[in-house]
Amino acid sequence: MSEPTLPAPAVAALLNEIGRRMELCEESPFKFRAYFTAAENLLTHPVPLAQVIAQGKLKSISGVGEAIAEKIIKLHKTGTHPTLEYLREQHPAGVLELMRIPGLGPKKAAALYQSQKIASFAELEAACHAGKIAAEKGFGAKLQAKILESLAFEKKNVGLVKIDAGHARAFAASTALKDRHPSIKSVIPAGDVRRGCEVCGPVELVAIIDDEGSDAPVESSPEFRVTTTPSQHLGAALIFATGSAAHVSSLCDWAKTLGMDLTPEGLCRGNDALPCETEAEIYAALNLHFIEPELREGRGEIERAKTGVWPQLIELKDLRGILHCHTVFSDGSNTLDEMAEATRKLGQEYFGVCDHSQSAAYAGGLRYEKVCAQHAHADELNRGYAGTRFKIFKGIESDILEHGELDYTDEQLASFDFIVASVHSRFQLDRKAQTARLVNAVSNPFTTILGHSTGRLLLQREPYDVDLDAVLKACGEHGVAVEINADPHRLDLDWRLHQRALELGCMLAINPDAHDTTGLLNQKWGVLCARKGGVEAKHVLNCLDLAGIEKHFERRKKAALKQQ
DNA sequence: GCCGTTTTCGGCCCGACTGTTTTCAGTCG
Repeated sequence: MSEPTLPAPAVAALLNEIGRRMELCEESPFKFRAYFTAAENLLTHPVPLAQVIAQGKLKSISGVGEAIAEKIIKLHKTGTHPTLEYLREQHPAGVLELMRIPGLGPKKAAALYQSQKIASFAELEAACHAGKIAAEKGFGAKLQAKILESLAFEKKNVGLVKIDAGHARAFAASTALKDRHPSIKSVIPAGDVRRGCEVCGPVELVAIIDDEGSDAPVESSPEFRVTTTPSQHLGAALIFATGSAAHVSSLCDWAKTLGMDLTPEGLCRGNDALPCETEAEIYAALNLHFIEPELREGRGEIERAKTGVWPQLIELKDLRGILHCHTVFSDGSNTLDEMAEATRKLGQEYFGVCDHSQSAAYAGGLRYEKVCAQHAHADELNRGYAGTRFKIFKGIESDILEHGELDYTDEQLASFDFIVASVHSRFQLDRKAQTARLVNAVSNPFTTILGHSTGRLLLQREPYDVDLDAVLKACGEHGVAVEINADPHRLDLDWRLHQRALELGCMLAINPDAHDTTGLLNQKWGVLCARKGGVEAKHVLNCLDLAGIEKHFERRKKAALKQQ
């Protein structure tokens, strides 16, 4: 029997750990960055790791040289490496955790461990309350207060994971549950996952058992809740396990007003059980339009479902093209050719490249000469696509500068097919200045789409302070589409604001913000988020077909040139 | 630590902000 080996993602995670621990040990930035680069390239390498190693081709992966290749082989085979073990002896794992707190980088985290042996959030919090952080050299009262604020944010988010991890966790748990209990016919993930929530709490599963008691009882835990049900009660069990609590409570109230009782066992009138096996049958028996799981948030959906006026929620298959993606021209990992081809293979009709603009120096933002080179390359690729139903659109993710200016001259802006304008800096501006900045940016006639409009990073960073209503209003007035950034870290614009954006006359655009070909699959999270917002295909810019979007871009550009 | 060479070592991702200092280190995007 062969030894168990680690797959590429696990090895990449360990390379990242080596890099981060080297940072703590104040190794050369170039040295630890080499580990991050190698990890990233290993992750996106198309050939399985075991095969690359067997063929002796590790060093053909960019960023992998002699030293890192040796480490990859050992990590793959044994799960560890003497260098990693040595680094682990220098700092406990908790010190790495400290670096999640904004304002605590490797130097400061290492300093706190060195002088006060702080290696956990609890110890950090205690030290803050005792005033010991403010007193530390290089720290101060402001930083101490900021750390306490971040610790409160972390506490609030304990046990929550982002949508992609939530789904992975729920589906893995489903499989494990089925394997352990042969009497289970099938398992359906419910709870936050089924409602498409942007962050998910404990795993909720519904297991269908028609032959209860034939094997060990199914156990739940605080992180992992299982409802077992015979298939004739599946609908009710699913409704209760899916939630939300507010939705279920209102639904039960509504049932009562109709003289019925809704329980996890089903719907009944007095002592008579009503024949409702599925969710659809239950909603129908309650005289309601079927309410999709994503809409079950207790935000008036039951009242609306009584009226029969109901949205035709967008589906993944409604998307016709992909906009806002990065390539190796800036900070992406795949070439324009690879990204476009992967998009075409997903059945899409167009690909809008949007690398970073020149001010985003940290992300390899494009000086205009490089933009021209990319345009020439896109033109060449488009000649290859001539006669097919596929096209590359030349876009840019333009940084929004301090007062809302875009990052190129008007003449240069006019050379793009479309422009996504996004904030990547100056998050601390006050509300008035930030609002004016964003309104100014979307008032620029060259702006086509407002990118990740609040700058939030789920479970990591709060949105910046801005009067979003004023910004959305300006987007509506100027015909600028508002992005639903489909990256699971962002999912920004928040679904709670989708209807408001639509009321104000905005189009939406579901954009993956992909930095490699795998990132194109982010679209499914964006669609889930849009469904939660009650969005229909007709509201979404990239549900336009190739001819439609081409016309849209051309019309806007013509208007922009006219305004000059 | 990797890469690409002028093939054996120099360059690699940089500019701005923040809070700490009292001229700048550390962090961030």
